[in-house]
Amino acid sequence: MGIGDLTGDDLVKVLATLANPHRIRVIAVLSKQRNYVSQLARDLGISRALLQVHLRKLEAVGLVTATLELSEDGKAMKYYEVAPFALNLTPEACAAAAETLAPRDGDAGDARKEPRDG
Amino acid sequence: MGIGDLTGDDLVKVLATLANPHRIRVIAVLSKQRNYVSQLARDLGISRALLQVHLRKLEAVGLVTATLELSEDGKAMKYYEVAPFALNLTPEACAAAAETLAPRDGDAGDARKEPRDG
DNA sequence: GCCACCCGCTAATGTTTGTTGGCATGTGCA
DNA sequence: TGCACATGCCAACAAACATTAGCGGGTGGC
Repeated sequence: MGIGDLTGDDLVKVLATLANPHRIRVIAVLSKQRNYVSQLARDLGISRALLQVHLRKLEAVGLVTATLELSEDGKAMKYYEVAPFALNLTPEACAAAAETLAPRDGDAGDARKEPRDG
Repeated sequence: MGIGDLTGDDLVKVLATLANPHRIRVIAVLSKQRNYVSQLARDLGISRALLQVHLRKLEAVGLVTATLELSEDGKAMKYYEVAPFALNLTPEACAAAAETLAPRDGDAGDARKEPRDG
């Protein structure tokens, strides 16, 4: 996944998702070794409920992928792994992303009469 | 500014700051032309109060810089411009950043006894 | 004096996010 | 049957964020 593949709004979502210490740690751990939820929670020292929330957000923006597998003893294990991504974040990339941002609510798309401040 | 120059916590702050449509637009506009607050607010079609909040956050993490200048007719103008930055965001970069993240509150730094869930 | 332009601040709002605790499901094994 | 392990979901709270409205200050020019 490159930065050019994303719309401005998608980029904002991805950045918001990465802007969290827990989720950075999840990416860090998973980038070395795929893992399943409960084990990952133990490794990170956080509760499963909390981890699941973060994993769901990471998955929602495509930064990780999930695979449901059955272990040898028949237990259902949900394995996560990182999706390869490389976002080269520069001012120019932001300018390009801004082009594909959804217009603000109430934006008429015409710059002639801007709202007055004060 | 490269991604290696930042601690994990700083990176999180930078990402959180970029994860906003208004601030992406500010970066986009400023990357083409430095500008002062009131004019920038008109260009973007948002209120000055709102813009100032976002500019302050961008400045706080070093993505933009401010310069106070006097116009020809003696008015104080606060000009902003983007700081050059290039953050190459990859799983490996996240792994490196995670190493320099501040430990969670209550983390004893010992993995022997993890909190039990459920 | 009054108006237009520039700058800043704060209090109050509504919305989103992070986190916890509890409960329900399923498996295999002693 | 009861335990340990795996999964999921939901209600509730606190904290952080985005936004508005209104106040203050300054300059120069008619």
